[in-house]
Amino acid sequence: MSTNPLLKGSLQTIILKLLEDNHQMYGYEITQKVKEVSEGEIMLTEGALYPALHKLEADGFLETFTQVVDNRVRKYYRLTEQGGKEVTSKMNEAQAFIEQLQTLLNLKPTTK
Amino acid sequence: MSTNPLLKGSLQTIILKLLEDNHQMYGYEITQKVKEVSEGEIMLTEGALYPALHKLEADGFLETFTQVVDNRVRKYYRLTEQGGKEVTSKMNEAQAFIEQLQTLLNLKPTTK
DNA sequence: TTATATACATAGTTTTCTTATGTATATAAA
DNA sequence: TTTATATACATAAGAAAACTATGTATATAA
Repeated sequence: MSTNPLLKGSLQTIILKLLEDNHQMYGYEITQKVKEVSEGEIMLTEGALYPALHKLEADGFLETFTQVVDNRVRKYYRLTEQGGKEVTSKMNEAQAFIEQLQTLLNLKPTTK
Repeated sequence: MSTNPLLKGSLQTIILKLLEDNHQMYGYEITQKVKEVSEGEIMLTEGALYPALHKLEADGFLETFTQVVDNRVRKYYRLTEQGGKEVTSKMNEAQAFIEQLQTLLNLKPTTK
């Protein structure tokens, strides 16, 4: 099982990337998608997800609309224009982060 | 410049790995080594480093001894036996973490 | 004498995540 | 019928990790 600290600061990036690839998603759907893609290893709990979504919305990266399906309310999230730019930025950051970590942990052959 | 959250929870792993590769190091030396290996991108600040070292020592993964060089005290850290096992465990964790992140962010070709 | 480098350390604050809890509906199982 | 599980949202309390700021002290270069 993954040592939580839920992907160590990468949650926002994961959410933004999922929304870039899927155009619109609701919270519960995101938790299931993460579970599916990670083959059950990563359980995105509500206590982590919803505050993160609310923050991204407050920061202007996401916009929302609600829809009722089977008498249950779904709150859909979509990238704003600013959010679209943010995905690119965060993805570059993530790529750089992974490379730095691999270098520091000697998980990559030295380039020189 | 790297968006700090200092390698997002990987600081302990980095320290342990450096100590595995170098047998013994003192705090300041670790900051310089990280700076060097990351080509100046990662500045490990004292506020992050020293508490991390103290915690690793309290957890029984590191042992210390001091030495005076040029009238300045250096506090050297070395892996304990338990620390040696911890490095292996943390490295596996880091490898899994990187793979999960790459999968979730679509930074790797799909395996199926 | 002032700034920078070396070398340690802690305090206060913020961010992020965890666990726990709460509301509510639908459906499958006992 | 009642209970558990799944779907769907949300917040509150607490812990962990990192940041910024500050403090002590010596050596050296400007």
